[in-house]
Amino acid sequence: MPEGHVTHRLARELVATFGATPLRVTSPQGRFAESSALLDGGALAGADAVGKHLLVDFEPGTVWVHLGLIGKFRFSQDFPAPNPGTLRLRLDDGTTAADLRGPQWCRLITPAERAGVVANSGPDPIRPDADPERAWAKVSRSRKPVAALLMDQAVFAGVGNIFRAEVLFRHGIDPMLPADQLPRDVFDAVWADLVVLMRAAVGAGRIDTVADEHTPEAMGRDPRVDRHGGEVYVYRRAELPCLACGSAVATAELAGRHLYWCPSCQPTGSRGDAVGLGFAQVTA
DNA sequence: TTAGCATGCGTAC
DNA sequence: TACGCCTGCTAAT
Repeated sequence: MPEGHVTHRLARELVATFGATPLRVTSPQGRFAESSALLDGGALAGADAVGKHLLVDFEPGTVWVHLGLIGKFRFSQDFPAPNPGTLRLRLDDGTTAADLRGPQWCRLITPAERAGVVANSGPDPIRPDADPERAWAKVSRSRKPVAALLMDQAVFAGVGNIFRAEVLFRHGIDPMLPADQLPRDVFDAVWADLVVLMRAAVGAGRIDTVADEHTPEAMGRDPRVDRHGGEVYVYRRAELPCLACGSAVATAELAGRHLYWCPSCQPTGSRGDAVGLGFAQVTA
């Protein structure tokens, strides 16, 4: 489940769980064994997230984790560890264990390399220090579809396929609209909305994007139609009726990833300043 | 039991 | 643009 809210939540949970307690650091699978041996017995110096990058700091260096599409980092009380053959990294204090499986990257890096990871990332709406002007500079100069820019981690760090689909829907924006045609005030509303949606997801541990009038309770419909834990408008709802207008949700592929949108709420050419659900006035 | 797919990204053509 | 890579859940057999 790796969009930006997951990495931020993990950083928070690692610190809350382990604090300054000495940890056993192992790599039952063996693929991180050399590095884990260097960290074994040490305590966390901290943990932070920048977009989809999770940075777990120890004195000797930082464990740089990227979950990719299928990676998971889970807490448990299971001793010994189940399925050790897939367990890349385990941090444990003897009571609780944090288990990393299937990450795209898990590397021990130096402070200089850590700084590079942070510097190379685009602004992350979850972080208080994010500068949306950096995103606007790229959006306003690109002719690529706005949906492509939203998945570009150098532009909107931490945004993945779910937040992309949902924020475009909430603002009535055509996913294929050339980014340089997005009005400045709509960009501002999109950024502010990402701040709200993504930070809420960090706290909730799931992505919810529907307004009060579109919740299962308000509409008298079955919850969790998307089976992803959160209530969403269009993500993975192809062919199902749009929660706002009833039209069939459309899907297409863009750069190898599925795109979902409502052709009625987000008509071709829509810049999000005339149609949509009125989320343009979102306040951060 | 198996196949297909997934909230991602790097590299090669 | 296509493919490989990590694992686990779900749907199809």
